[in-house]
Amino acid sequence: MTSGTSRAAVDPEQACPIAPVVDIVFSRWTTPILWALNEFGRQRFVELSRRIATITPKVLTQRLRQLERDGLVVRTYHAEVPPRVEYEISELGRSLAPLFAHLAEWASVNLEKVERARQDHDATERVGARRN
Amino acid sequence: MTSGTSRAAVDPEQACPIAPVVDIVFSRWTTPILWALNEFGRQRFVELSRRIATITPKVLTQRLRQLERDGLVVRTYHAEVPPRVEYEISELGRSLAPLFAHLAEWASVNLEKVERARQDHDATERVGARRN
DNA sequence: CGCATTACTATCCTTTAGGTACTCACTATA
DNA sequence: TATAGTGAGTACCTAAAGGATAGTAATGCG
Repeated sequence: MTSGTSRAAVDPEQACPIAPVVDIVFSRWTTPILWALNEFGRQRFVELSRRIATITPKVLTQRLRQLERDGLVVRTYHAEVPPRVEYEISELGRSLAPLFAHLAEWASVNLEKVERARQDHDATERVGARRN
Repeated sequence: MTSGTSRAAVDPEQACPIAPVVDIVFSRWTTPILWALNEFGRQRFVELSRRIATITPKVLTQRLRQLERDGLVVRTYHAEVPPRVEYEISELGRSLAPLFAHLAEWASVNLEKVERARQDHDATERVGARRN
């Protein structure tokens, strides 16, 4: 298994086949955005920002541009005054729904285990310090 | 669907039920680490860092501590000289395997669509600019 | 004695994210 | 005519996270 001195050094993309898709789908703020667009349908910029609430317009713009470029979101601009821009999830974006469901399923089963692990860890930290 | 003037403003955790699990499982470098531990079994710090190659020791330490705290990884310290520390994936960590497989499956089907979307986007960018 | 080994820290620098204010083009209102 | 308001962002600055490089401790080996 461990190959002794031979270093099988590869870049993260090679070392982990899912790394590229993680970059696309799970970079910061993308899941709340995709979720909102999938759940509540086509929405305007302000609607999205109100729904997600803690995202700033700068970052929302950045993420939407990225999602548009990756083909997960479709942006429609209406040249009115004031301007109206609508975002909706694409078919490609919708194809992530089962994956997200799977993730939600894992969370419903295991999230509390993570919580418990954290509490245990923090507790033994306080008591027994870390003897390295 | 859209509820007019009522703003349903909630924090991202509320707006997107999978946000907490994304923070745990898909924060930077965690997937390559978990993948390596799952594929190649118990490993020492240097083995991991050689396998992932582009990660720096500082960040690898940070992420491993986080994964240990979350109960996804188990750390074993042997007080020898030079020291020997081994990391292995926990049962909870292994429970992510089907999810990762699902992600790999999605990637094998859709990753090239994303690539194509990017190329199309960049091409029309160069030509037609963006009429906002 | 000096070098190698391992599992990290320490320090510095760059990139990314977050906060707040402002613009643009026009329309409705005073 | 002057003013305020609107939606979709930008501009600018600070804070946090990530990355690069070097160093540390304890000991065996040549």
